[in-house]
Amino acid sequence: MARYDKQHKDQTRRRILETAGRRIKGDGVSGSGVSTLMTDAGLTNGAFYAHFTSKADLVANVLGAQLEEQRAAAVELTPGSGAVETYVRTYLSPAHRDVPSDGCPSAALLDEIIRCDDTVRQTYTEGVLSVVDVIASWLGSDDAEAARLLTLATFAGMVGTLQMARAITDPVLSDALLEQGVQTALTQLGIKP
Amino acid sequence: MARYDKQHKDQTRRRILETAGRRIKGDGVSGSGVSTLMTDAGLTNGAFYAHFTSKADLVANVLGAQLEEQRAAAVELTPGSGAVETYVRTYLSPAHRDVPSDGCPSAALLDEIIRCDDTVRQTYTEGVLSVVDVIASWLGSDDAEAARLLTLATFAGMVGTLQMARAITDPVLSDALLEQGVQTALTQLGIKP
DNA sequence: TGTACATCAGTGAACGCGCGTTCACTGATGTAC
DNA sequence: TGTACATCAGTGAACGCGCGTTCACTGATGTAC
Repeated sequence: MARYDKQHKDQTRRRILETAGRRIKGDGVSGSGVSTLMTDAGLTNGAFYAHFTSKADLVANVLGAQLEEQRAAAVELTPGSGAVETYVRTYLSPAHRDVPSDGCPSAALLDEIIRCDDTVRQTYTEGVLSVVDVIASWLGSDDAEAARLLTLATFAGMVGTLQMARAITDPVLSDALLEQGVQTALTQLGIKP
Repeated sequence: MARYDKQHKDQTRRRILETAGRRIKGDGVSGSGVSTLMTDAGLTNGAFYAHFTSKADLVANVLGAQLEEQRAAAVELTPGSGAVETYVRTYLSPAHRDVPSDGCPSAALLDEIIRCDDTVRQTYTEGVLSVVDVIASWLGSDDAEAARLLTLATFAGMVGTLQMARAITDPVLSDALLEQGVQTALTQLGIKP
């Protein structure tokens, strides 16, 4: 029946999602054209619409994939307050700051997401909450609702801090900001650094 | 000599900066074309280059003007911890969340700024620090350097929180996030809500 | 086993459109006499 | 005071370009006989 392995097209799709994820986080949604995106993935522009119905459809899928990857990476950590500290220090590190294309999709794209339609924002909402819930579970709180809210607020603060550290041109101040952000986030979550 | 009042061109320039500020904060830099921007300001596209050398030049000037406006608004508040609380509550309010075009340029544009060239980022850095220094001065700390850093980190956290509140599709959670953000920010700055 | 065929992932040229930018010009205005 | 002039802020058409999207097609492949 099928000319290629049944997994062949799925693999191509995953490859597009992965390379598009890096490009979009690096250059932004509007800085990433469909044609060059496909060239990055080793294909030609025309093949795009065999995989996605539109660029907006790609963006929603990229966001979902990125957030799922972020969630899966968090799940890998051993639960407990040690995981929280590791997560926060890794997130607010110079290494993460310096390579947005390999980093957190929220930090790279949050204010472009705000201007997207409800479908994209819905995908984002579910994805970011699934990441937040993993972190919240490490806190060992009785009140899951409160833990989720506290973690969401802390995570949002970390996103803003990373963005600010990327934006300002003074490298010394940027490093100090990250360190201050670590202290702030850990204190907020009730962890003594 | 001059055909018009010497202030005439300056007034037009200010009008472009103001209308462009609202549009860019609402639709983003790449979502705001030069032609429609000029139409918004009641002019035609060609006049743009009598006022700015390029779109990037406009963006840098818009950012400078927006941040100066934000600084001037902060200076209007009566110094003290009451000013801090007023500032934080106003910043993290549903009203601010719901109208990005009238709001904080950092929250609207921070991750587009990250992708801009050094000139724009330098303008941004100076502008945001001038806002932060006004807020830091309200804290009455002995150590100005530490107060600046603490305030910058708190401000960055507020920016991220506002962005997150704008992005998520659940209005109840969004409201709760803003409220949580207020508590967090005030605690961080050593103020009892 | 070897060959003819049907499938369909991917090709690449083309589309209309809006982008940022340029430029020859217009026409309202303040000044000079 | 009235008129001719010089200035220059603003006009609007045009430019090349890359965007997102469409579509007739190609050609590598698994299947059928």
